[in-house]
Amino acid sequence: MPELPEVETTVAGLRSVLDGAMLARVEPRRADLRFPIPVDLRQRLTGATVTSLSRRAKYGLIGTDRGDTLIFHLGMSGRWRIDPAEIGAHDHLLIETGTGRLLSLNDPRRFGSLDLVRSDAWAGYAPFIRMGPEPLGPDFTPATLARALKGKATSIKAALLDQRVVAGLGNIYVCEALNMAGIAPTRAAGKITRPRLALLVESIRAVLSAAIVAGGSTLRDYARPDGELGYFSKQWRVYGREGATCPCGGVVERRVDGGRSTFFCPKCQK
DNA sequence: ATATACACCTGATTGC
DNA sequence: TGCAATCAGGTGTATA
Repeated sequence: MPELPEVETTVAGLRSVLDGAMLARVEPRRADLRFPIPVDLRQRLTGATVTSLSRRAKYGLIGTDRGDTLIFHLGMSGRWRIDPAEIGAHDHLLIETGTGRLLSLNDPRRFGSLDLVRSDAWAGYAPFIRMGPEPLGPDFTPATLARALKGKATSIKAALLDQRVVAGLGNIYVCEALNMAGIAPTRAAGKITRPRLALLVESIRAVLSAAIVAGGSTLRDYARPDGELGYFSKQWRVYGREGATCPCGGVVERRVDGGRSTFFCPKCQK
């Protein structure tokens, strides 16, 4: 379930095990995920100590005292497992710490990625170069969003999924934020009034923050062998709820564009 | 520049 | 019960 909030809580879970830890064993179990895994990844990380864990958009960053940063993306199905009971076909990277903790990057569909960059140059990592602001950061405001959307004829839903406009939103949270803001997903991105953009900014912040809190409340589950997580799904207003009742009393509809489902309420989203 | 389709993969669910 | 079709949280590339 990896959009921004899931990566955020994943990094928080990793931090509890990895922060300050020495990487005693680093074992890639295949040569590629979506892209090739650096061939020198094992050699560069083994014996290093983790000095930082952070997130940019949907990417997690693990920095070491050797000046390297491991960057991971979870794709559609990726997750980290902590102290798994057994290792299976989809455990693609194993990391054992100096204190005997075991981490596994598990990703059945292999849409995720693993890469290694020099820490002083991580901002130049290709996926980050044209990326928009962090939605929970100070650079995401009605003014900056208005600028990013100016003149865009594309739908607001497509625009918010564009990581160059704002970084870290995916299908779920775009649907949720548009519902919260009362904006129809099909509305032309460049034609939304400033007050409504302000409400959209607040809605995006609110839904992401609530999801992070919900993820955070299950953090102890990271220590569970199976690594299952509950996350935010019980709080969805529209996503995955076709035919159900919107908080406004309307009925949630589903439409498909570009092969992806959009859930919305035609009564309160205009 | 932008819009759409498609590609990459496996697994869970749905429908017959 | 079995099996095929459909769907899933992402994003890079090709094609118009």
